[in-house]
Amino acid sequence: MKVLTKKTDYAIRALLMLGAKRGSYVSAKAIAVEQDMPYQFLRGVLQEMIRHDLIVSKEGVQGGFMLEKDPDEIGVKQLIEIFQGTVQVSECMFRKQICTNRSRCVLRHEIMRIEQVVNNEFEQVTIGKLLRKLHATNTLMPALNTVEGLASITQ
Amino acid sequence: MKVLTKKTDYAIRALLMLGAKRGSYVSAKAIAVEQDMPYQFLRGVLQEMIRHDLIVSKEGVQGGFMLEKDPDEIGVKQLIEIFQGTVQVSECMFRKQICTNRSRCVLRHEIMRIEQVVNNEFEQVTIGKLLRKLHATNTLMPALNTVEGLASITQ
DNA sequence: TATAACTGATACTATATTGATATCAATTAG
DNA sequence: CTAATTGATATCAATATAGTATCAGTTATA
Repeated sequence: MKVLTKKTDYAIRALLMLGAKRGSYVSAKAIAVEQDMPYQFLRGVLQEMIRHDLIVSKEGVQGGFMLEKDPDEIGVKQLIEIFQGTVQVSECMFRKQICTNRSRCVLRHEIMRIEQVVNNEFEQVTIGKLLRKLHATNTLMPALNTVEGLASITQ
Repeated sequence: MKVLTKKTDYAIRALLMLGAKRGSYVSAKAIAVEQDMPYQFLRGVLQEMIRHDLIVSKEGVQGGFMLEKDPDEIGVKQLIEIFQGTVQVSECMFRKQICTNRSRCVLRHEIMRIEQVVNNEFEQVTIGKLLRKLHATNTLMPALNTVEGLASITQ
């Protein structure tokens, strides 16, 4: 059971790189090389994040992507929802009669509770938090405030 | 993002049926009809559960499957692991340098924590708990202590 | 003892999801 | 003008999920 797919994985790490370089444009190629991600695949991920207003882009030479949204406002939950769809424990757990009278189902209650817990956990982990954790360990590792240093952690 | 696959879904519901009929053998066909599951597919699920010593079987006429293990000892987590593999947030989050010195990785800590939370939640939901919840609501619904009544809830 | 109701084992197919690649047009700094 | 870039989109490969089919062996029971 894989909770995070490659797309979500790449999205998180790309956002961490953009977060470490806020204010300037970073090209897809730079991210792909640094983080060892497939270039075209990453581009698709970045475009999806643009559509969801997480990042902005600039075309042409010296162009690239930039993080504009507050990193604390970007939760891993949102990224999961964008790239993997809403978290649902089982789409088929409640059927037939059950669906017409949901409040009765004892399974449903238990399942919904877990769904809630999982969602909360992922919501609390934001790009901002991850970035701060990276900075906090700065002294323990060389050059974490550079893109190269960051890559040495997140790769 | 689908947390429970059909196999896990069917396994849970089959176990609930077997739990409601403890002591007697229930055939795959009976379960399949009652719970509206594909017969052969369900049989594969049941055989997998035999291999993991969750249930036992008897061949021939009047044969079928029976729950022998304590329902409280069967957690949804175990079922997920059997049918969907170990819960892992991301198989590719930690690579290259990181893998050689895991204690350094700040992402890893956060990810591991969520993995832990998710696992705990699923571990705490046991077949036994679900069965008791079913019985507790007995008075609210007709014939929940019968296989037919159970089916009206879990279908 | 024949037979129908069963499980054991296994091979196969179909569909969906995930991961990745390729191409071409449009934009832009230098 | 040109090389470096994104926008958009089509295609493909690999894997996972869902479901079907078949045949051999077992057993209650008529």
